[in-house]
Amino acid sequence: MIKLTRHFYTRDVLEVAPGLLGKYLVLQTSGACNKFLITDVEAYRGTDDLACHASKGLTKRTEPMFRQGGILYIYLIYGMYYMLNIVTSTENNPQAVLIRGIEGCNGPGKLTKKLGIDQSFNREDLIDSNRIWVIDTNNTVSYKTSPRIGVDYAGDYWKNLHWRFYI
DNA sequence: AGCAAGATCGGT
DNA sequence: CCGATCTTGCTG
Repeated sequence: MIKLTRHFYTRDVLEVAPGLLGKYLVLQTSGACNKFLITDVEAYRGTDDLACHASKGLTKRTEPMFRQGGILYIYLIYGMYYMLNIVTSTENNPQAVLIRGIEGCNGPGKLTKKLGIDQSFNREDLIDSNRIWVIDTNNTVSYKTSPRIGVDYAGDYWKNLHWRFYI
């Protein structure tokens, strides 16, 4: 099983997000190497998407999303939970995939706690990193879609798009 | 400098 | 449904 390359991530988030389903997130921590099947993701796409943090423009927080795909965008929400996002597309085209679930663990806040992912992972490059990356599989998965979770504030149009993809 | 809200979660 | 908990971004 091969580590995903830059090309995988520099595509549009609506291709990358469902493409991550069935692949393995790999964590190398203190001697142990663990892999987790990705089962639930959401797409956040560009400055027009009112649910996407990039709709606020380029800020200190959202800056990682404006970079080339393949790096992580981590932020703290509700003062308690780190959210794990994978940046996609090309520079100055802010998009990201929120990892909502892995096999045996539902919820973006719960999974970062379980995996020990904190702010130090912000901007980590999945191609270069020696502690986190994603590997391809031969899995052919069928998936469902739904509106994104927790974005009612984004207005009727953006909150109702089926940009959540899950197994 | 102050404030309201948030890509959540677990307990009533 | 509600509180925990604190950073962010907007307003003044």
